[in-house]
Amino acid sequence: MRITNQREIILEELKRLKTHPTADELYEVVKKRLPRISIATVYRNLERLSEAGIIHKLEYGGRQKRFDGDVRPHSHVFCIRCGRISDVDTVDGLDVREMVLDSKGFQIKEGSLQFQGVCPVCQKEKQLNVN
Amino acid sequence: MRITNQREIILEELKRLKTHPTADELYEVVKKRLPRISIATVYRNLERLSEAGIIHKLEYGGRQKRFDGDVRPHSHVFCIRCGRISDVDTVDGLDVREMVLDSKGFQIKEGSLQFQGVCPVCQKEKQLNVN
DNA sequence: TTGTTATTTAATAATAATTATCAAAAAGGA
DNA sequence: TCCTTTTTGATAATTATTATTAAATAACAA
Repeated sequence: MRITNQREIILEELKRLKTHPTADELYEVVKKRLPRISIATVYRNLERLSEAGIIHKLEYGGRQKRFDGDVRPHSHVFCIRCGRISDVDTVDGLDVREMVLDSKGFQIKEGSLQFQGVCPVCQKEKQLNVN
Repeated sequence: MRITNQREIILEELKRLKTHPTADELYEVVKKRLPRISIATVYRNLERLSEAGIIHKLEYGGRQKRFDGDVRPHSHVFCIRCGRISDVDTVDGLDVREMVLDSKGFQIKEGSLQFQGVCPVCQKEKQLNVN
């Protein structure tokens, strides 16, 4: 895979953000450095980079996919209201693959803990609506 | 929520299937019993039923959402090739929420183990492609 | 039962996110 | 330099899902 300017900056900005952005959120950020970049380039490169294992594509709740520049094994929560994703700190030295008794014939590559909940922003919104 | 014939049969068939079907897969099955049902009815009811907590909407890999008639806490694997989902048997008495050290302000509702891998069907296809 | 009202349905249009297409531009060599 | 391959930007196409709406159905009071 060739290291183009677009590719490099997409990766750089994704790694810098800790927000697990969607493709269009990342597009908005990258556009500040490359004003002429196309959204298709962002999609295309996020796909290539995740195929190569350089980044992770996250496909939890919400309609849009999100991306993570941190490929070390770790857990996520996603907000059932807005789809926002955050890292979650869990107990150390956890290899969830050891907890499998029967994988039903699947060849397991990766495993993680996954949580669903309500993010701080949506918690506040809920309170406001009640008043 | 009213118990209409369509709603009842959608739920019945989903509970019967252990394949975590997509909306259109379930539509094909339900159509055998209700030949005049609309795909929109299937989508609408799957949404209503999952809002009510009667079924679960699964949003792992792949572009399509999948549905599960079994709402008891359990783990899933999904196939990174085809998106197929299967239940995974894991060690008993596991409450993954106890493993959280810092939820980053999220109010956690549910947690589960999630695995990614290659399903038996895709494993075979891979072997064939090599020959 | 009949009439009234609210809910649900089927059909289909609309939307939103993503993917495909393709000519032009850029990147690597030979 | 020239040639070949890859990538890009612009935009069309696709796909899954959601919204709309008139008609059908259900619930229930009179």
